[in-house]
Amino acid sequence: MVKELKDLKVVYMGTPEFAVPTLEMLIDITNVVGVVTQEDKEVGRKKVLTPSPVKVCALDHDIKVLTPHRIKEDYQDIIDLDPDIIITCAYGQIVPKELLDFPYYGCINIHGSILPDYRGASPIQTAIMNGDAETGITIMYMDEQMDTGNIINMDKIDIDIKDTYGTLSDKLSLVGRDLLLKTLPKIIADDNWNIKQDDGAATYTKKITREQERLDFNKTRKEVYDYIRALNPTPLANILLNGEEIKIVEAEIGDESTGEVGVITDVDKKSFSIQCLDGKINITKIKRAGKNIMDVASFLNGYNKMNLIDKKVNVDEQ
RNA sequence: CGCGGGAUAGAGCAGUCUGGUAGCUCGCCGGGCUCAUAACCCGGAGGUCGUCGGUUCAAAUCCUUCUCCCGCAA
Repeated sequence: MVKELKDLKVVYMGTPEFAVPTLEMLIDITNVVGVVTQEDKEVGRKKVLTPSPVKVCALDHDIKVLTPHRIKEDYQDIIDLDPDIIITCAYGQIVPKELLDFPYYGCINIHGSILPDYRGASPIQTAIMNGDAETGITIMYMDEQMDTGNIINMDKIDIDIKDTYGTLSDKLSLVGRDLLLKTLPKIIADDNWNIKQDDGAATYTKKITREQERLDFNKTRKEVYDYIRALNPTPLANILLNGEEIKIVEAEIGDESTGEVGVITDVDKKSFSIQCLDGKINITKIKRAGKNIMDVASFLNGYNKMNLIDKKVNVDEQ
């Protein structure tokens, strides 16, 4: 049952911006018969019903969009599309066995890590948080568990010291697209790696919780720095300063030093420094509640410096 | 009507309670000092105080309409 790619009936399942480049590529070279994404959700204070980026892209290309509330039960419409292959990329729900078994070429997933490392919800953030030098994209067959299926293909990229979750996600998004473009013919030809993962070597990631957004200065400068960029541009790491929660947008690794951890040691024109385990982290861009993102130079123009120097951060009731 | 903060010069803020010619820090322009500077000194430009209406002799300030921005929650 070998087909031309342009005849391949694809159902694509994905939700965020990360999944959009791959969808566009598929629309270009295959026959995308349907897109499955998460329901429109109320966003912001006004509760404006907002469609997912993938849905917007699909509608732009006049492709049928399905948004099952619970795909575990509500999958018949997808089977009715009679896909030859289902491709998922950051969809957001577990795909039921009935769907996994249906397409002739199976169900494949694009995952933002080098499996079996970082299975789960936040592989990109975790790679940065851990200070890794490289990460990548894995394309694999899906099975009933999370990110455990056989590996089809893989590509690696370096993580730049300045990469944030945002920039790295953008890069990986394109890597995933390009890798799938190369790999798709091999899937059709049934000539790919198809190798089993080493489950014993697997590591797992979870969604980042609200509590995890508070910076812990009882770590090295590098660890704090990695943490800040792993949470940028969303949800952003934060500190408690004089009773006010301030989000940390950007920072630089400062000089080696010793002193009480969590204390603001220096304030200059463009940054203020907080003592970490082995030195200082220089905060250069922040966001206050109710305000837009501003660089610290601006922040310092309006903030009383006496309320910064020698103050300890992350302590209640100042 | 989920809770809350905000809108004042290019930026960040104060002033609003207690109405009386709009201020601070920075940036910008010009000049000076210096081997030199993001340092220092002198001078200058730049604001319909988010919008509509009201009260008042007088409104950034008090009352009212609307718009926009943001934090939390979802």
